[in-house]
Amino acid sequence: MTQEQYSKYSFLLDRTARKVKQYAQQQFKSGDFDVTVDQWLVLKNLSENDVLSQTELANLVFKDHPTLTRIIDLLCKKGYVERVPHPQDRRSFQLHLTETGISKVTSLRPEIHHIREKAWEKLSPHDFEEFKRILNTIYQNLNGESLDQ
Amino acid sequence: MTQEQYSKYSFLLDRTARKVKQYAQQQFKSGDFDVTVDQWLVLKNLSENDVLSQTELANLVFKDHPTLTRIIDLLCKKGYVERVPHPQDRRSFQLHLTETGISKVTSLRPEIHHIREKAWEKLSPHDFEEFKRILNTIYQNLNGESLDQ
DNA sequence: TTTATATATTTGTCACACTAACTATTGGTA
DNA sequence: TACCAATAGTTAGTGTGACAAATATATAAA
Repeated sequence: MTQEQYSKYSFLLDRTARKVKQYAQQQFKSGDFDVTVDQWLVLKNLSENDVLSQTELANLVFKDHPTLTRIIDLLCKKGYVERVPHPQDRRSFQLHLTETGISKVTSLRPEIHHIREKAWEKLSPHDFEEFKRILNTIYQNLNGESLDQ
Repeated sequence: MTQEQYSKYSFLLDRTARKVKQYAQQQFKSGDFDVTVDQWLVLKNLSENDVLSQTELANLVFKDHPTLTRIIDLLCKKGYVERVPHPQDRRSFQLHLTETGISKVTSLRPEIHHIREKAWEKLSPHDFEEFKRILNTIYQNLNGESLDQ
């Protein structure tokens, strides 16, 4: 394999990741989901963890703090999330879903699973496992010291 | 395989694509390359095609037209690319690298191949082929009618 | 020739990624 | 007590991505 070919993966990876996000976003839009793909990821993680600080949530979804601040801002504006001051630590917030947020997650979850499946037509469960293995290996190769997940 | 597991790929794909871009961008920065990862992709494609219109280039790099307009703006400001009015069609430009742009590509190309290889530690040539196959299949599954590449 | 349609590019808006710098607060230590 | 490093979160600046709409020009149809 030549050097030249080795560089191709980054192009295909970026192109496919963008397509996956774009496809999902279009489906979200045509279904009037009222959230973006990234906002959904945050809502989903909040629904699976009763209370989280922004730092804990940032580590779960692998987004940086400024990005998460803005996503939380938007989700608060939409009424799906609330920032509650931490009782002991005045620097931090406890994030939790509102009632509206909980029912939003409940109603969207099955629809989103359906959207996500579309990408796997013509691919096998074995492909799925190999794909996850390779993605995780690449991630760890580039992630310096911390070999999380 | 449950529905839940099937949704995981989109998270891993997005996370890994961001890591790949972030890692490359850090290396670009510490090497004072003076371009971003996306700007490099554009320069590279221009270097492999003598003259291109913005539309032709956009199709090559799979970026939409507004995004490409802005990247070209930046590359022109940096002196790597020139927009030359098309002799017959006054709507379009012929893009080409300047002398500075050509030498920039020549000097960066080997360094960037080196950076790109890092992701493939602990992975085999077979993994590489499987990875490309799966990425392309996903892309085509979500790409509606046009099954390019 | 006039009209309609298609093409090439730009502009504007919103969302996200990354960096750096900043505020406020906490907790340890001298 | 006073200091100082670490932590939680925000703000600002730049680049990119998606989408819609606008502008200018070209080309085909009536």
